[in-house]
Amino acid sequence: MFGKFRREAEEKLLALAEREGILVDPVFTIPTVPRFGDLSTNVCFQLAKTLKKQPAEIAEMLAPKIKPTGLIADVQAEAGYINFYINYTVFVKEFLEGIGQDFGRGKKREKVIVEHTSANPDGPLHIGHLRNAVIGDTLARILRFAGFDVEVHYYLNDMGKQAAKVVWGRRRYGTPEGKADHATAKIYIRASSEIEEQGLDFEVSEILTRYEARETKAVAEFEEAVEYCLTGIKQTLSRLGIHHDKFVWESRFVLDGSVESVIERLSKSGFAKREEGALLIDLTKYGIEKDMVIVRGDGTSLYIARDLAHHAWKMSLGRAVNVWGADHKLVSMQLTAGLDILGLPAPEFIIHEFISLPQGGMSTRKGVFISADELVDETVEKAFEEIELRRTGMDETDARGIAEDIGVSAVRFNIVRIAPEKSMVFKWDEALDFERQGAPFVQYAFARAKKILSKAEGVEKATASETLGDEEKRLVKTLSRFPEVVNDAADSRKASIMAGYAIDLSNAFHSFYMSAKVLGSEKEGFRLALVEAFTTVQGSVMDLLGIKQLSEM
RNA sequence: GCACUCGUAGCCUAGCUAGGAUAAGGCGCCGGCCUUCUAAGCCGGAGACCGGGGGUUCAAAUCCCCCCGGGUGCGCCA
Repeated sequence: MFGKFRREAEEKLLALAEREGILVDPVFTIPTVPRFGDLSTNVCFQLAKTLKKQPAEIAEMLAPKIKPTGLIADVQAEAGYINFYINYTVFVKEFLEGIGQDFGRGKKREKVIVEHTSANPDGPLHIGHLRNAVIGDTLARILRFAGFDVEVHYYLNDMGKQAAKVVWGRRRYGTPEGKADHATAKIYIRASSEIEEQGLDFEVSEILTRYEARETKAVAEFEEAVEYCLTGIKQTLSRLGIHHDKFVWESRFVLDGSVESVIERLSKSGFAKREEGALLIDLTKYGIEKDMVIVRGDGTSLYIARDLAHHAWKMSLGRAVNVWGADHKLVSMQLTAGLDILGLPAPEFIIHEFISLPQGGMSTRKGVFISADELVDETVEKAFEEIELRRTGMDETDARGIAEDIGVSAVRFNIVRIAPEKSMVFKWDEALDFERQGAPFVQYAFARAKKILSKAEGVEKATASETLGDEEKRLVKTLSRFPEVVNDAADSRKASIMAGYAIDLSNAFHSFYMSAKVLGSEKEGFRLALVEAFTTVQGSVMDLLGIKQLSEM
């Protein structure tokens, strides 16, 4: 509905420009101050030069010539801007009559593969991996809602030194007790340090070579080790509402010969060169100084070669979006260049910066990290304490359940609200401080609305109201923006946009809620319809962010 | 050293792709609001030379150049 208002304003402006014989390329913005209307354009500034007049003068001349009809109540000139005001009487009726469960959902669009998480199976997800997973999952949800046919992949590096070290360690000390991924980390950490101390790298290489050669015993060992660790990782993801459609094993591309074929094609590309038996690809043409090494001196392939084969396959399925950590920036450029040489399209990359600890970076191998499980556990515990503080006498089982839903949501929200390109320093007191405008703020608005609906039995809803209060206008306007926000977030691949909108919408509802009573008021039916529209949109927003819906908290 | 990226009140962030109205929020601080749908809320206040310096423009947080600071990476690791 807001989009329609925008289109009406745009059409009127363009029609006027045509009548006046002037050229405009209108850009509309939503003013931060309500006084300046609901939509504003600065075309008069652009026209000032060609018309040789002051912007204010042009605005004064143009604004009165636009007849306010339809969703437009008024058009005003103000300091060189032309401001459009919504006709809320018309707007709200059309909006409330048109809204349904699918409000904001996009039409069917093409297939897109979203790859995220893809952590090595050598331990539990830490908070850095979690950032990747949450950004990726939220993006996948948004793209799906926007109409894309989304398939989510986890690329599993089962051919790396890390996996081999875990296999080596399992042979030597078996498997310790505890959650599978954490147990795997214990093996990995111990194995890493012993291998280094005793200089046993050759044993790891040998294990890896046997796996590449598909020796039955090695294959069984690798698969068992990887699957085992993965069960733990999947538990963590599942608790956060994150799931992958496919787990794509790196080894598969060696096995099916596609790595070999990619290497073959690249070696004949004219970008290839040999150095001491190794195969290097010169990427200076792509602005990358460093050669890309795809085959070692001993003839074995490197990670990037296998990832090229992986993407050659993936890009045949549809378009792709990869959520990768900042340590993979160079690889993403090499991959793009490599695929181009092969004549293939490249995936898009969402690169997120790292989360570090106050004392420095995290490392699974060194055992220096905060696991996602630990963060979720602590956050849920904090939520439980908050409930006990606020809701004395609540049944403990109920409180535990609500705390779980709040904690998990808070973890997701605190990650997704921050733009991926910002590096973060993790601090416990900040992570556990439920900021006023965080997930609980969003959940609380939803719970308040739900409570009203549950008490509204027998109340007739009304879609129309002659006059609206400021808070009602703000709520309607914010609600009506949802479809544009979905498109914005989907097209720009910015999940954080949805988080910002969740805050705006919750804020608008809380203000509305405090400004006037719904049940028993003179506008009961109308306000009830607004509340219901709010729960519809807020429900969708929460689904997109993976925030749990509570009817009580 | 080179490449990419970030730098907005004491702290955390939005705005930067498509330059325009007094730079928008939160935490913290100060002051109000619970006999009425849950105060994890609402309303108000103080607090910013948008890292620094140049440039382009009628107009720069936003575009360009240089510098400073944080992060990430830099051929046979993944």
